[in-house]
Amino acid sequence: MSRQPSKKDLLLEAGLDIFFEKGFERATIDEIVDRANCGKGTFYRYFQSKETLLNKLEERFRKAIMQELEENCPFSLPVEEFLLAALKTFVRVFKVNHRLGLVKFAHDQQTGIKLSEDDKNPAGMIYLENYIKQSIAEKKLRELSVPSFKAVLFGAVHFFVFRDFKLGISLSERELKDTVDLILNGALPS
Amino acid sequence: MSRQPSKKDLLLEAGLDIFFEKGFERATIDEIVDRANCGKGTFYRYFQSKETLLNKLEERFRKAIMQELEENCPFSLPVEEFLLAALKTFVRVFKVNHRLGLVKFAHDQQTGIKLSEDDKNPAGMIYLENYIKQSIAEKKLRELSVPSFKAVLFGAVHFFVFRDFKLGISLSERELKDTVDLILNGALPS
Amino acid sequence: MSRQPSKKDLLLEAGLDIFFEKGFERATIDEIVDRANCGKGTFYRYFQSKETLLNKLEERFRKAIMQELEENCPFSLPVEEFLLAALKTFVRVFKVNHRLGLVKFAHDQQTGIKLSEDDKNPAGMIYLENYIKQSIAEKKLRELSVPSFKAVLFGAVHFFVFRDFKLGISLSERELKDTVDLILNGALPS
Amino acid sequence: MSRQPSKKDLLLEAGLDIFFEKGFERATIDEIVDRANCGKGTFYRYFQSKETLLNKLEERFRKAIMQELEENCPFSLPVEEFLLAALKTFVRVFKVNHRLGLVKFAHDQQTGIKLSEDDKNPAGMIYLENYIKQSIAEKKLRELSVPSFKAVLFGAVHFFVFRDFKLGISLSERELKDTVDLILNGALPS
DNA sequence: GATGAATGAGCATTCATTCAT
DNA sequence: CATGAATGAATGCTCATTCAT
Repeated sequence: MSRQPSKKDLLLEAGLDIFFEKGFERATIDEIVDRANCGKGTFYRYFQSKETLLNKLEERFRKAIMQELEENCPFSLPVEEFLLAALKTFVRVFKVNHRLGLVKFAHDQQTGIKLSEDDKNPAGMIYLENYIKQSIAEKKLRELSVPSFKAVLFGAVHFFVFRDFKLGISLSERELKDTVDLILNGALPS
Repeated sequence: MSRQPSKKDLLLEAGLDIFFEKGFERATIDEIVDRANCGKGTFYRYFQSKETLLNKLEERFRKAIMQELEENCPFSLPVEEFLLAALKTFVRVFKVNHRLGLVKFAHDQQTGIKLSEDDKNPAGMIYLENYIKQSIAEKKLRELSVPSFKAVLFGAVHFFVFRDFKLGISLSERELKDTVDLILNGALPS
Repeated sequence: MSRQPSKKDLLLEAGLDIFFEKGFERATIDEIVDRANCGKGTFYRYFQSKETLLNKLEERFRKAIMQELEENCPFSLPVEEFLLAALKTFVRVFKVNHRLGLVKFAHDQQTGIKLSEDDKNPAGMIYLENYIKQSIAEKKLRELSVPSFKAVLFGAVHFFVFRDFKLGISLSERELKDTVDLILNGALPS
Repeated sequence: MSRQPSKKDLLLEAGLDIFFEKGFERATIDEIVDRANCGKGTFYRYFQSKETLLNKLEERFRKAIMQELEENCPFSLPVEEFLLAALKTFVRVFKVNHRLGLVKFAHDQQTGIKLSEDDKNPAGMIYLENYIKQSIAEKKLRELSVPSFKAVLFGAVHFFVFRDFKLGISLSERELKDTVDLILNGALPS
């Protein structure tokens, strides 16, 4: 009953793998089609260019992260639980997909691509921003400048994702808890 | 009295510029030597390869950041002042040098270069870690897992540097203060 | 009552159009089948290869020109009228079909295809040659070498066809008359 | 003492050969550089693209033909001698260079390149046109429309060049004389 | 030291043709 | 009959690197 993956999907997967392993520039179409077990012509049947493949991958990523956030982090949760869930979700999704995120990031870097509105509000950032604003309005969070909240939250996520990726050290429950504790209650001894 | 910059220095500067503008892969030796106003042979007199140039640039960056930290963030400062100074210093140095940092980061990505010990402890990270450990020992900071501190601090730095770079929004004094306030005193209303 | 053109005819027409617009090499099967509104498989049902299509087109052209000549230029006409009619017919037929002629010419060029007997005696050339020989025998034309006659006659045709095609200037009645006058009576003042 | 031909010249010659043998589209850079005994990079050092090489070749051709005409066909010659010399010169130069002319012609065809002013007045055409106009003014030629003169003259040239190229039949002295005789005195028996 | 001509491996992309449905 | 997904050989072009002057 289970369909075989279409050539297009195989190419998408292979592209992600290879892009991640070697970066966009160093990834070759030859290698991608080899891994996807298809001919080079097939690649160009589905994607106009190497860049197109990257963009399609990004689209998928955007959708995935929003879906996860909505499922796991309802605004209705108490602050602490929301942050725990949000950090966890971001770290998990990014961990699964960071490969793409990093590839895209590096590529934008290199091509000097101008940011689209989508890029200015990277997947999930808006969701988090809305939560922060609402929570401040409801006095659940202190009235500090919003970017400060985003900085520590997103920053922490990236730190852990990056550490995982570069050093192979996963985020532990302890660290997750401590980080949320630190953000909510501060670093100073009470 | 002031010497003309040596060919080597011109190449180093040109390399940084072009690497940043187009990324490592897309930067061409031709463009670098053009901008440095010298012949292609000269490039290879001073640098074994394109990669060598990148590495030399990185070395310079490492030294710069350590020097800045030692000058501006003595451990003797009170916690709040230390954090303000540290965030400021990191943001400033990275802002000036992030170009290189980003290039290096993207390049490592692409080449799958294994992390050296230096990379595992990126410039300044160790300095900050030592401060945190010492401060915890002195009861100036709460006894939370060290990575949590590093995550919010480094994370915030990267968030602001990145925002500056991508969106052209500088870190304001207000945001800096709020961020340190948030980290020290927590996000929850007292 | 009028049948829809068959797929084969649609392909023939589409091929002529595209060959003419972009040349044989640059014409793609994809574009041809698109214009003919049919699938790529259908193309190969009717034509063994791209080259086959070109050859079929050429055959059609050969037949067209002979038919026109026989209809419009009976040997029985007086010399002047024959030449007027012949020049006119050639220019007209070539103008309508030169597209093909030029494509074929260019293609032969490129493939270094050896001339078939047909090519050595291009459509109509033989017809004209026979007329010249007969007219010389009948003393209606001076006894000069036959190629000289063919050169000025065919040459003039090509000049005008080419001018029409390249510069969009049509052959005027005046020019046609003058050309025949020049060929028959010479360029020198009497 | 004789200089070796420069790589650039070798490429120019090789390009002409291969373009001629196989046409522009079918000529490959690989083959050109092989024949010129140099690396592919060298090709691109001297020519931006395959098309550039073709254009450079054309430039050379233009210059060659004008120089030959000026040397061999002074306006001061008597009409008959001028025409003999002009036909001869054109046929010779084209014969030597027709390869290029044909290649260029076919290529323009295929790319639908718009005619530049140069193309509208192909090498030598203007020279001949000026001669005709002046001779008509001086009553040395009949007052017929100029294109008629150009048609028979240029047409004859192309006929003979083409015949030589396609069938390997050279223009004989007899044919040359007869052609000029025909053009000057007409085809009709006196 | 300094130069830049020469090189060729490497890569993205195209397109005629096949064949299973 | 008709289709169009799949293929891969072929090709233009790039660019890091070498080396003779």
